[in-house]
Amino acid sequence: MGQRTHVCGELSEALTGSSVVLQGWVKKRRDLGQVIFIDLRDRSGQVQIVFNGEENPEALRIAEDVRSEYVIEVEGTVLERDEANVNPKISTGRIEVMISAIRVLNAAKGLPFVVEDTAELNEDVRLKYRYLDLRRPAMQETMKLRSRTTKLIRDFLDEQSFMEMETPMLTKSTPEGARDYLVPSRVHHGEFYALPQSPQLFKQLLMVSGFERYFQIARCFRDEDLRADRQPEFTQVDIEASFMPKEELLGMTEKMMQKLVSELRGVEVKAPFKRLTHREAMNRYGSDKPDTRFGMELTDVSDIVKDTDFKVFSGAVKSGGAVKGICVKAEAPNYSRKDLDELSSFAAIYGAKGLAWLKVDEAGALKGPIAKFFDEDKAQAIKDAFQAEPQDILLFAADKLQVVWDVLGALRTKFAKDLKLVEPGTFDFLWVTEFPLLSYDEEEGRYAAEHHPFTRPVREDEHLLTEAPEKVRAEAYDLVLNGYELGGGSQRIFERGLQEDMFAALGFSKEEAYEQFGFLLDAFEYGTPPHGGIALGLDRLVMILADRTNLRDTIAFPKTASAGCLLTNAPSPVEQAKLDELNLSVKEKQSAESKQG
RNA sequence: GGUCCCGUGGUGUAGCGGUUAACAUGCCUGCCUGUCACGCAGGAGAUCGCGGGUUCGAUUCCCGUCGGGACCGCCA
Repeated sequence: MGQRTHVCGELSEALTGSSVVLQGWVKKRRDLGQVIFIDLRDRSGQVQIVFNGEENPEALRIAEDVRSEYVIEVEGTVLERDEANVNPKISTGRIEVMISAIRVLNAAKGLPFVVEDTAELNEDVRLKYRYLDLRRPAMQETMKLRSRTTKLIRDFLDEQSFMEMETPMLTKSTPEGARDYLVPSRVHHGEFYALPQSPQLFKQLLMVSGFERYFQIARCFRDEDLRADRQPEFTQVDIEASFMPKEELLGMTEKMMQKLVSELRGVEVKAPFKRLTHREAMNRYGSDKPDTRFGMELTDVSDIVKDTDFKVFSGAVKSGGAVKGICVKAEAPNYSRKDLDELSSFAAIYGAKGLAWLKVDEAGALKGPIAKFFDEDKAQAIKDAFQAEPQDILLFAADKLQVVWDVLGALRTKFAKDLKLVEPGTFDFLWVTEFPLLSYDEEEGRYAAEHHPFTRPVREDEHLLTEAPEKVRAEAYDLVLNGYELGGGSQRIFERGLQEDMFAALGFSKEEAYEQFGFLLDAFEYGTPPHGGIALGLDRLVMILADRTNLRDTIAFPKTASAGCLLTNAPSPVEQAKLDELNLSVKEKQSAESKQG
């Protein structure tokens, strides 16, 4: 003993009669007195091992004291089970191992929960004992899936002549984008590194350096508030290529996605993927990451309702907004007046002042509190616009365009979830293109980059950069999968002049631009190839491939919604001496009152 | 920064202005030679997250706080 000869999952009838040594965890012990069964588990799977008091009383005696999750080593003989004793539920169910010797390698005290998928656990318990949570089969499977995903990606990109390269984690804080995680410098008094929000600048510089095709499975950090699909540190498949036109890059990305979905889920997805312009995505789905696995597209009825007596509708159109709606097919009998009225509070989350609704009754007539505002012609026009049929529900948002999009976009996904409109196991990829290059930031009083400041404008829009910045379309593309933003990329600016124009449009003075990004501007003057790239969210990709809805389930050691780690209790205060060494002092927490003052 | 939900034996839940705080599972002890969600019998295990208030009395109602979750803002 001391060296295992096999792993549990590989045992089969083919090994009948063989002597084996196994090491693993006690999943479950069933003690029948003179015979004890143990389900022994290792990473490969599980197998039933048997202790028999007649054949080997000494081993049985030790097995009596074994408990769940003990790590043991056993030696025994593989036996085929009698037909009556076969367990079809496990892959090794046709055999068992009759044990001649057992050694306890490490005992286990009572666990906070059973290591099984059936255990329903609260998130805080799982995260505190993450090392045990990760023992559970579903988590083991997800981590294996993640490992296979990165392996496939590495192999694919390697075949495409991409080089895997690393970029710094201690880097420079930049003004655009998310909040940085800062790292104080001990050597440079009062100065800080920032952890990278992405390797953006470095990968572009690698293009200047002539590596032509780079990739990295890169950790990125953003100090912003979290969501179910957002963690403060996450992993991107970061790709950049020179001399590769946009179409070639998109096509290659599609191939990679096809391969992943095919190999990991056995599903063949069609390429080329659908494409929507940003404008079209917003108009049809109210989202720049639309889930197109179901219909319920937005319908614009502004023209029909603009001169009706219903002031909410006519007023919205007059003040430059819009009235749009969605049609929920055949659900009228299942939603009471109260149910529909309550959707207003859902709409309010997205800034709507209310949510209007109509039902189409059996006879095809519009019913509901606002039906009286529409004469026969208008009612017919509304029904025609939605192609509404009896028993359909029509829901309307009337507001500024952005609010209308947000409300109806959110309602679409809510109904899809509530009514289970989406068939599980489908992979709906699409590209969203022609994003605006810039958007006006009301708070900051300036334009901000929609993607990032290095994104190329569409050539025929370049001249608008100074006169009408909001009209400039970007040479950018987002990859959307099942309503999640999987990633995004762009063709980059590689000329100093254009990059300077871009910084100017963002409100940087020449000096500020040079202070922040001088190294990039300089680099562009030493022979820079045209280049572009894409970054894909690995955690989200794995999440969708694993049929999960929570990013934490795809990360071995994730953070809570408040960016803490319940396992290590990070973040935590540090000793004064460490602060002193870094020349840092911590301010007292402001009380609510002194904040107001 | 904001809104909402949750916090009760190890775990997951139920519950209620006055209870012996319930159920399942896990755990412990005993019995059992074919179990595989083993079975049977017995047992231990809960300051009802923390602080304050209302009340004769609070696990229950209110406020605050801490922790977890979802979402809005935010996230180029």
